[in-house]
Amino acid sequence: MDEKIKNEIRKIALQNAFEHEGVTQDKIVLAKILGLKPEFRAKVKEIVGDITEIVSNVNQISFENQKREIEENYPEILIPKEKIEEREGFPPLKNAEHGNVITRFPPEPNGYPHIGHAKAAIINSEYAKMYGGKFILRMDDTNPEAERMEYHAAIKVGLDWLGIKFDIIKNTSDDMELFYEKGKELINIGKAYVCTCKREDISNNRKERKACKCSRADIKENIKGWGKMFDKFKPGDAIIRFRGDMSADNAVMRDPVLFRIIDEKHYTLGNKYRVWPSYDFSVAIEDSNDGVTHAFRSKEFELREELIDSILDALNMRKPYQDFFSRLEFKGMPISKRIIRPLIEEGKVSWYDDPRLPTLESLKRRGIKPEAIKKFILSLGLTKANTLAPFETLESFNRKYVDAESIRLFMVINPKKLKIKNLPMTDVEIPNHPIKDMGKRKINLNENLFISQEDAINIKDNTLIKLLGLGNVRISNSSGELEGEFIDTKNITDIQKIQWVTQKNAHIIKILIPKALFIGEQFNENSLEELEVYTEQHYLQLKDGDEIQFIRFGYCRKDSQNQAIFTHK
RNA sequence: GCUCCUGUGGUGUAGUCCGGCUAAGCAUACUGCCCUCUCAAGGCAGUGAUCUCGGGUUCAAAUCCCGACGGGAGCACCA
Repeated sequence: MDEKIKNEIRKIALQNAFEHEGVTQDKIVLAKILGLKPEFRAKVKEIVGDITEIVSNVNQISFENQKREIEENYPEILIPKEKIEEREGFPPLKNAEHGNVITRFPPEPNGYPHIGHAKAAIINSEYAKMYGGKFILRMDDTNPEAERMEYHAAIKVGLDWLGIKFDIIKNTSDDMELFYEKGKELINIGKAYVCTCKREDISNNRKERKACKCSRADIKENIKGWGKMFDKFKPGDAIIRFRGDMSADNAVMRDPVLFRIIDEKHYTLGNKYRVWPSYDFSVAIEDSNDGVTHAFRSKEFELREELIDSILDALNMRKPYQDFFSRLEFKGMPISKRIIRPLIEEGKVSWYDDPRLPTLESLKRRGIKPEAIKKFILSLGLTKANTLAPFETLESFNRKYVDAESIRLFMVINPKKLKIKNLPMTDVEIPNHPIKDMGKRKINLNENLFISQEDAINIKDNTLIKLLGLGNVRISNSSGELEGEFIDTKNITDIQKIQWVTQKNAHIIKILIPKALFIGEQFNENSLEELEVYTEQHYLQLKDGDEIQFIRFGYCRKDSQNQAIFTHK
């Protein structure tokens, strides 16, 4: 037995030494042994001595001899270790059975969807997919003052663009009768009561952890009060409260609101109801009733977990597993309506699809692909650590998608005239993509071209330059108006490669370059750079929304016949 | 103020629940080389983290315990 252990130790010591330039350490060998053979954990003290001895012995042997010994005695450890496969997607779920997972995405139709919605939707949808389960879209529309059809529609369009599919689509407000039923039940069992205190008093009592007189009313009175919610009471007169725990450390447990009266027309139900459930109550009931097994929400809801569990416990209803993730925001890109609305009102930002914003509509307009968003969000993981995500990473994912399908076009900034003598051709065909077969475009030209100032500046008399797609040109005059002579079309490396457009058919467009909207707390007055450039006629034949790579400039999305938006480098 | 969450390279994360089989993995950024009629994409290689700090438990701690400090959130008749 001793010999067996010693042999094992020697093998691991040699392997480790071999992997680390002939030197190993006893604590690492010990750790490996114990990891490999957990049965030795009980007798650590016995093998420590052996390890020290063997390790020092192995360290004294030359690297060549170590290698020879391995080859003779333990050839198996020379086989390179297989790389541990990177886990695809999110970590596995607790208490999840394949085929029995139901997740949901519950947006409120009170604004345009943004990258934060995308994160919530993608996380929940991915888990349903991973476990062959179902995914629910539930419009969380229980505040008639805030919801609008416009937003409802925008959310659907956004999700559709992202390519997210749902098995069930519903509205929280579909279940109003169920909420009433469960609300009544809570009153009947004494777990809810009608409170007619003033808002301010309720808030103060919460702070002081004091129960109010309403909470002492008996069940009969509460049943009567519940009835009055539907007719006698006016908005603000009374609310239904959950009997939580006024002394709880978690402030949301201090008898939170279950129902309130809102006499406002609901965007789909009109004036049918006026007693509306609060968020906590409706999600609790809905998630349980919809069969949701796993509910992922962003971190600001973390304290609600206890409340939701406790409402469901009171009603003897099944509880979903809840988990949380950090909010997704980009540096300098506000996500909240509270900040964006005034910018729109002041005209500092054009609309919710302004390319500087993180709304889905903006991201799309800017040329970000849904696949890239999905990959990016997957790469962020399920962390709860608060982060400002790097837009740069999103761009990098996006570049890979966009590169494959972007037509390459020539474009000139600050045009300088260049006249070419002895140009042998009047037409030239240029491939639309360097690798992929995306066809060619024909450019009709004469001796008069434009090149960029930036390129022109490096040109001296007698320089040989390559006009991309055209051929080599020797510059004969570099002062004043540039002149050159066509030489040939030979391939020469180590030569300045320059793009060009024709003078007669140059098409002028504006490129919008979005930058960070805010620098720190400060609005960035230069957040939208506008660049006037000359590009090819062919631009006019592209569809709005097509992605283009302006050679040596970057990727842009065609916004209209005379405007493109810079996607990224 | 009270309560909760959180802290791993320049950046974003994996690993933390169940301490050892990872002298910390991946992506992104950066650097170099290869490819190339683009400063893109692709291929290869490389730099870069004593895992916020201080104690403790243990043969062994990024991982468990205690404390400090930094960041965020909640304390609505919004969701």
